[in-house]
Amino acid sequence: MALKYLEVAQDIAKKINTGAYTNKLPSEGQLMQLYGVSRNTIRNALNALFNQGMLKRIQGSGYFVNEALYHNHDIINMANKYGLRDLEKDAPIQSKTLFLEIIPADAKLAAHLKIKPQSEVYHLKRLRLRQDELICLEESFYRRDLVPYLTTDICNGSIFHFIKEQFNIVGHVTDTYLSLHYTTPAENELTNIPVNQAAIKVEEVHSQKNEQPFDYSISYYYLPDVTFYARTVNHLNN
Amino acid sequence: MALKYLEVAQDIAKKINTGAYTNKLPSEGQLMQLYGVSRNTIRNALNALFNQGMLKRIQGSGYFVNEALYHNHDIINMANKYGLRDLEKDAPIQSKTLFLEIIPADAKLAAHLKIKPQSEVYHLKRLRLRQDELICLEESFYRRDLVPYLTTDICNGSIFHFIKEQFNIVGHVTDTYLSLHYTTPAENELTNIPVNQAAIKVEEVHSQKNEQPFDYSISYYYLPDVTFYARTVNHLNN
DNA sequence: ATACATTTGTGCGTATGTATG
DNA sequence: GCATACATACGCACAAATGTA
Repeated sequence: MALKYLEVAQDIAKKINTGAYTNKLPSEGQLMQLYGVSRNTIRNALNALFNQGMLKRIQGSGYFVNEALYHNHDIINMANKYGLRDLEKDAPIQSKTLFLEIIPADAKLAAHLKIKPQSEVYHLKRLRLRQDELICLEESFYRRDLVPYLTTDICNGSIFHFIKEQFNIVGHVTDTYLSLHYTTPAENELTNIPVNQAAIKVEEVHSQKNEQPFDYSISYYYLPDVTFYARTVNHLNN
Repeated sequence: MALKYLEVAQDIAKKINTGAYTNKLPSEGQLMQLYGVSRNTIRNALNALFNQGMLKRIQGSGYFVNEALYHNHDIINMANKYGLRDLEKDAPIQSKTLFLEIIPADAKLAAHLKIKPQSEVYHLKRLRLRQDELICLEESFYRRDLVPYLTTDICNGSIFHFIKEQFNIVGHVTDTYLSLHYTTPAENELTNIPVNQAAIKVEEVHSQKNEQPFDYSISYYYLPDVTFYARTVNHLNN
């Protein structure tokens, strides 16, 4: 289970993040030699990075690091914000769990998670902080049939890391819904943000490779200048 | 210049949009037979649709239409909102051009469009309306070296359609930046939206296949419940 | 302006692995 | 256990865009 294209992709990603590649990448041919794999495998790896917006590519010229992501530190790349990784460039994001409980899913939640209504889910709320600055308030729901065990301590760390190690649950696709939101009195109690202040609401459904969802979450971003970035490619216009 | 995978992709997209495919698609093998092309070509086509969030796929099972997009009519799919296509499901979007002028690019704009400062650009503002309801105010800038000719009449229609037919400029990649915004007095004069009301600001840079940008735009969405949707896939978590 | 080498894009074939039903 | 369907990986050839001499 050592997928070649993944090893290549992860290695290239590391070299980009550590600054080994800052602009132009080696050509496909050079990468084939470097990793000793076929061109298909190289292109598979590069596609994975390209589709995350990490790379640009120009026919006849080559592959380049997408620098749009590396200018502003309050930019969130929607394609790989796996646990707010991008905001963490300077300082790590800390989580403060407000509560954790087990509840039956209502109809809407059950639809999001593709489970029967009344099925048990973990329900929790966390504050996400960076150096004592509030980044967002997050309310999330985890399917208990997939995540049978959670504690407040675990939620103060990385839930995604925990469920991968313990239950082999790996997030593969994310459906993100972004909209405008005004803070409620309930939020005010948890965050001290004034009631009726504008914020960005981010709803996410995280699913595994087989499209089975394991988590539904709603996050409210209060930072006035937080920016969400997405790079999309459309072949169909031709 | 008749790319097979594109013809296949466009045909499948049409079948999805017209309701010929509502859930499960034919298997890769069946599509190979149907279109008389190789498996690579079929997978190329399906990848293009998959990366736009139009399809889901499950190993061992098949390809499926992503129904998340077809529930809510005020949802904008960030991956293919080429001219607000998605919002148009019920009624077409109309454009009302407020003004059109030629100006020299300032430093920030020049950086976005990868041109020298002081290069000429078209500068225009439009209201985007759906049945007299204001969807957004759009301010946009087009490189005049690529788009030498524009009129108010053209801008009242589809600019993208016009520049494709006239100048062979085809949008391929879009960099989107999404953030919170409060209406200004200047906006109030153009839209009658109260000053200091929250809105969603969408900045976009549209580029051609060779990464050459031709358009930078800023749109302010005032609809209270407009939602932006993105589906992202991350292989690197494995 | 032309020719040429380089680099990515498209398309074909084949084989084997893994998930699903 | 079995058939089906998608996932990965190898190979090859030629087209199209780019950069350079």
